[in-house]
This record gives sequence, C-alpha cells and structure tokens, in this order.
Amino acid sequence: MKLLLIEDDQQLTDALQPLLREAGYAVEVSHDGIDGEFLGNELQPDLIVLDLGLPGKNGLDVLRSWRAAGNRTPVLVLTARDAWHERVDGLKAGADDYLGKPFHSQELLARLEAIARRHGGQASNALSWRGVTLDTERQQATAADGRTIELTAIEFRLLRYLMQHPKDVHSKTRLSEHVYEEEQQKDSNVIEVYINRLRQYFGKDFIETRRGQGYQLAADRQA
Amino acid sequence: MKLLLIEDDQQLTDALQPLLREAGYAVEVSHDGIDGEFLGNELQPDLIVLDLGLPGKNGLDVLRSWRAAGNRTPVLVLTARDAWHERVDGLKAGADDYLGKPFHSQELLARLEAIARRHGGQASNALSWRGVTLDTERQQATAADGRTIELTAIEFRLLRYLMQHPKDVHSKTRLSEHVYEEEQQKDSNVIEVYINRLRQYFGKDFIETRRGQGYQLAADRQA
DNA sequence: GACTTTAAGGTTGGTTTAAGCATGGCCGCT
DNA sequence: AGCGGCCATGCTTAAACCAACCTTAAAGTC
Repeated sequence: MKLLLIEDDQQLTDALQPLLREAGYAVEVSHDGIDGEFLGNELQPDLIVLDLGLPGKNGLDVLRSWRAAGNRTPVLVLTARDAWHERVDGLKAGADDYLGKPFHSQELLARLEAIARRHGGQASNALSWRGVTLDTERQQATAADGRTIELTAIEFRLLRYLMQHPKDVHSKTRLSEHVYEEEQQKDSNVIEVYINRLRQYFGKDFIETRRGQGYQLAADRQA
Repeated sequence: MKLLLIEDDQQLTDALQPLLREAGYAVEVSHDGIDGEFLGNELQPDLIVLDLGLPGKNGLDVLRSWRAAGNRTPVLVLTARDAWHERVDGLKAGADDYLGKPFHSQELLARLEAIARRHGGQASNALSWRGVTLDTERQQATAADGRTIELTAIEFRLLRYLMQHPKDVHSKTRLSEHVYEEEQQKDSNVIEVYINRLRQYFGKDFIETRRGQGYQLAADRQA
C-alpha cells in the first residue's frame, strides 16, 4: 500500500512515518502543496493523507485540482481541531474522510483502514523510497528511472530490510542477521558484495555507507 | 530528548537541571520570557517547561506567540499553587499540561513522560549544550547554526564524553582514557588534534582550555 | 546454469604522528 | 614594580599509516 503524506509540520511527519510504515504502508512524504499535488499524480499512491494548511498551495485547492483532472485516489483530510467548515469544504471538494488535529495516531490508522477497505483496495505489498519501489509479492523492484529489476533471494531480503527501516543505520552484522537465518562467519564480506550489487541497480548514492557503523538508505527528498 | 526549561528562579533551575539530565533530557535553560520565546523557536526542543511568572515577557504571552506562529512544541506550564484561573488560561493558550508550584520532582518527570508519549516522540537520545546537540543514536551532531555534522568514531566519543559532563574540567589523560579502550601512549597529541576538530565544527569558544589542567565546555549562557 | 560465497588487490578516509608555530606564565634582571 | 626573554604547554597543519570498504573475478553450491 503506497501512501502519500502531504503535511508541512516536520515534527508530525517524523512521528507519523515510522507508525505508518509499521502498519504496512510504503510512505512518501511531501512538505508543500505544489510538490504534493505533483506527487499525488505521479506516484499513483493508493492513499493520500492531506493537510489543509500547506505552504505553496492550499490543500483544498490541491484536492480540487486532482479531482478536476480525474484523479480519484482516496484522500483523508487533516484539519485544525475546530474548523468544522473546513471539513465540509473538504468533503465537498472530494475528500473521503477527515480528521481533526490533534488526533490519536490509532484513530488515523483506523480511518485509513476504513477508507482502504471501502475502496476495495487489496494490499499491493509495495515498499518505496526515493523513487525505488519494491514489490514484496513478486520479489522485483523498480528503479527510479523505471527499469524493473528481478531480484535474487538475498538481494531481495537485504533490500527489503533496508527499505522497511529507512533512515536507520544498520551494521553489517545486523544486516547479516536479518538476511540469513543463522549466524554468519564474521570475516565474510557477503554484505559488502550485495550492497555493491544494489548500488549497481539503483545508483551509487541510493545506499550510503557510514564508515565504522554500517549502511543507511540515502536521505529523503530534501526538495 | 531536548528540553527547554524557562524559569527565572535560579534556585529551582539549579535543582531541576541535574534531575532532568539524569532522566535523559538534554536541558537548555532560559531565565526570562524574551530569551525563552526565542529559544523555543530556535532550538526546536522536543518539550518545553514554561513558568508563567517571568521577567521580560509573561509566560502566557510567550505561549500564545508560539502557537500563533505555528510552533506546536509540547508545553508544560508551571503555575503558582492556587492560581487555577492561570491553568485554564494556560490550556486555552495551547499548553499540553500544567503543574502547580511547589511540586514533587517525580510528578514533574511523570507528566513530562506522559506528554512525550502522547506526542509520539520516541526519545532519540540526544545531548545538548549551548545550541549544539548530539544525537547519540546516529552519531551525528547539529551545530548552533543548524548545520548537521557526521562525526567519526573518535570525534563522537570525545564529544559525547564532554557533553555528558559539561562544566567539569577534563585532563587530556582522562579524555584519552574515555575515548580509547586501553591506555594510550602519553606523549601523543591526539586529543589536541581532535579538540581542534571539534572547535572547527562548533566554534572556537565551544571548548575552553584550562592551561595545565585540561579542557572544559564553555560556560552556559550567562545572559 | 543461476545464485551465492570467497578471495585478492585497489581505494578511500579515519587515525596517528610529527614538526613548526603560537601563546601563556614564570623568573630574573633592571 | 615593570620589562623581556625563556621554557612549557597548547595549536595547527600536513603527511604517513592503517583498517574499513569496494570491486572484480573466480570458485563453490544447489
């Protein structure tokens, strides 16, 4: 389930992202209206969470643009607590549900569930990060330039683990533990070899190395 | 967890600071409203403890200014014991919780815990001193001007030790012992070299040298 | 035959050493 | 006391060293 979160409050997105990932969504974030509108069309997410108070372009206008252009992606709108008129406007503009801030994260998850169910969307288990998407069903990935890449078992397990925990730094030992069932010889360089492969597929800077610490997916879009 | 404590009672801040540090918070202190308001925006703390009776600018006004400017940092308000109207005003102004003075330190800690939990903020073990913050999870620091700096292993261990014991003077020998596992040759100047590096990152006056004795983090803001 | 692992050499970048410069404080001299 | 030189301590820079990491190809495994 690819989810696009359009919200300018960095603190909120930081808090929400791990939660949503945990819940099985492949999360992409945008921090302003212009970029968000573009991504809402481009990424073809399964679900959009849209804040109304956005820099660049107002959330309501973004939503109207989508609907006018025929984009029917389910949208959950976030509004200020007591701005009930915003909610009405939102629903009129084509939102599927709304939620007042501040909210309990559990409630957000529940409503997302409900929307997804209502739209009969079957979970197309996909992870995504910086344009790279990973179809965990088919064990295949799509690079940022659109090439699709068939992954071998170990390539896949390594990439999946990295993409399930983006932003974290993973030591080679940890990666090893997650890619293999049992303990691995310590003096092996398998992980290095496979990191090298993934870099060949997805670009040298997709995975960064933190010398002495481990590896980490490259930082999120800082546009 | 970076915590900003805005309280003019010197005695109280002196008592609270070690306690809060002990509990894992990176504490910054301000003693008046003007400065406090500025820091609340600038430092981007995870949590603010705000006294209402402040010189410079009233605590309530400070809080209102933040909220009006879109700053949603969780705030716990300290009020005089029986001034219940202040509490109501505080909550209206956007506080997350309040506590009447005098209070038991344990209760303060408990409430801070609760607020932090409510805001989904997971403690990203951070130390902070004079605008410099150190993320001990990621081994990276943020300078006072906002630059983030990836630290190497030894830079990190040295800086962490200094920031864990601010105000103390540390001999080069002691620093050496804490940065390295085993004893180090005595005639090496590694520590000097790394102190020099840290000064380049965080400003020349971030670390002071006590000739013949050792090094020490610069005194806290004496504004 | 496709995938995985090992191995060997090359490369990078963190760490340490070392040498020369700067500075502070002590001491003796006037 | 005030001045100036001298030594010890600290600062800075560059280069040498070394471990971590990268890359490639060949060997191993199913």
